[in-house]
Amino acid sequence: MLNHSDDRRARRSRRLLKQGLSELLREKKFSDISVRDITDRMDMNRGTFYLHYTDTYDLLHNLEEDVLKDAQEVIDEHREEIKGVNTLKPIFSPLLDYIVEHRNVCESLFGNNASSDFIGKLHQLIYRNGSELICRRWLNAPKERMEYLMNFAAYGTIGLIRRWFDTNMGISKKDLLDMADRLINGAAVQLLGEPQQL
Amino acid sequence: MLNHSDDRRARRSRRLLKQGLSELLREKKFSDISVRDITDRMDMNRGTFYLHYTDTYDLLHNLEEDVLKDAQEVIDEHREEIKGVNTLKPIFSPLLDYIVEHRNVCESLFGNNASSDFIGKLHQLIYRNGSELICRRWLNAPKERMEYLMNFAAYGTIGLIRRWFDTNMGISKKDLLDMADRLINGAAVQLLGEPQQL
DNA sequence: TGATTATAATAACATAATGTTGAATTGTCA
DNA sequence: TGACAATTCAACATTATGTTATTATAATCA
Repeated sequence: MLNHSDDRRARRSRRLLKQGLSELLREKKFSDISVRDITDRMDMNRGTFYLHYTDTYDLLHNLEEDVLKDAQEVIDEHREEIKGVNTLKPIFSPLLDYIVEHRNVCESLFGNNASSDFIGKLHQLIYRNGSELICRRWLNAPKERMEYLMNFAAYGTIGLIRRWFDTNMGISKKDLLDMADRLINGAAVQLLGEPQQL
Repeated sequence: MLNHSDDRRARRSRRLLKQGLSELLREKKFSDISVRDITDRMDMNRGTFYLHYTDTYDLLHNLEEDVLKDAQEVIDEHREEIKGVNTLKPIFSPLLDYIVEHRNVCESLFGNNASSDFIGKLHQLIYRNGSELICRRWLNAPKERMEYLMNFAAYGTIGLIRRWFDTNMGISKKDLLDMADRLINGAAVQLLGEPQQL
C-alpha cells in the first residue's frame, strides 16, 4: 500500500511533501490544510501524496518523527559525557543547538495551531534519556517517586524550552542550561534526598 | 453567523454535540471523526452542527474551554486559602477532585489522539494562578528567573497530573500533593534562594 | 391559555475533498 | 542500455462540507 522505498524520486517526493506542510503550517492552521494545498504548492500530483502517506495527519506525524529521531541521535552522540558529572549540559547543550538550527520546523510543531502529540513524544524522549541519569545517581530511591520526578522534570524541561523558544532565545544558552540544572537538581534533591553517588 | 443563544433547543444541541464528540474521542482518533459521525450518533441533523460550530476543531476547543473554565472556577473558590501558607494543596486538592470526577472528558483531552492545544491551555491556567503565589513569596527575585521557574513548574505539574492519570490514580491524592509541593518548592529554592516571606 | 413572533432544526442542494484506479511517461539503478 | 519502479494524468465513485429554503419548536405577550 504505502511506499517507503529508497528511490531518489520517492525521497524527493517525501521531502517536498514535508517541506510543503511545514511551510503551510506557518501560514495557516493545520485544520485548514488539505492534501491538495500541499501538492499544489509543491507542483506535484495529488495522487503522489497517497503513494507515501495516508492523510495529512500521517504526514505531520512523520515530520515529528524526523525531528525526534534527529534529537535522539544528538543525545546518543553525547551520552557518554554525562557519566560521572552532575549536570545535563553535555546533552542539553547540543540539543538546544539543534532546536535553534531547525527552528522553523520546531516552531511549527510547537505552535498551538499544530494538531499533534509532539509535546507527548518530546516528553517520552526526555523521560527515556533522563531516567538513566537519575537512576545512576539515586540507586536506591523508591521507583515510584523516581517516575513522578522524571515526569515532573521532563515536562518541566519542555516548559523551559518552550519559554526560551517563545521569547526568541532571549537569554544565553549558558543561562538556560544553568537554570535547567538547578531546577531539576533542586526538585530531585527535595524529593529523593541527597544523591548517593555522582 | 454562529449561534450562541440561550434558547433551550440551542443549549440542548450544544450539549449533545459536545457529548457526542467526547464519546467518539474514546473510540477513535480525532482525525477520523467527521461532523456526520457526531450528529448521526446524537440523532440530530448535520446542519444543526454548523449553526453552533464551524468545524470539529471548533467544537473540540469549546469542549476544552468548558473544562478549563470549570477548573478556573475551582481555583477561584480556594484562592484565599493559599495566602500565608507554604503549600499549593488548598488549590491543588480540589483541582484533582475535579479531574477525577470528570475523568472521561479529561481522558479524551489528555489523550494523545486528541488534536488540540489542551496542554498549552492548561499550562497557561497553572502559570496564571501559580505566578501569584510565587511572586508573593519571592518579592525581589529577578523577573526573568521567576518566569522560567513558573514555566518549569507549570509544565512539571502537568507531568505529575498526567502520570497520576495514566496510572489510574494509583497513589493517594495526599502522596501526590506532597510530592508536588516538594518538587515545586525544591526547584524554586534552588533557583531563587530561600523565600523572603511566607 | 392561545396567538404571535423569533429562531432553531431540518431536508435538500451544490460544491469541494478524498481515495482509488489504469494507462502513459519519466527517472533510477544495476 | 534496459528492466524496473515511481510519477503523472485523467477519471471515477464516494464521502464530507457548507449553504439555503422550509418546517417545527420555543419564547413572548395579550
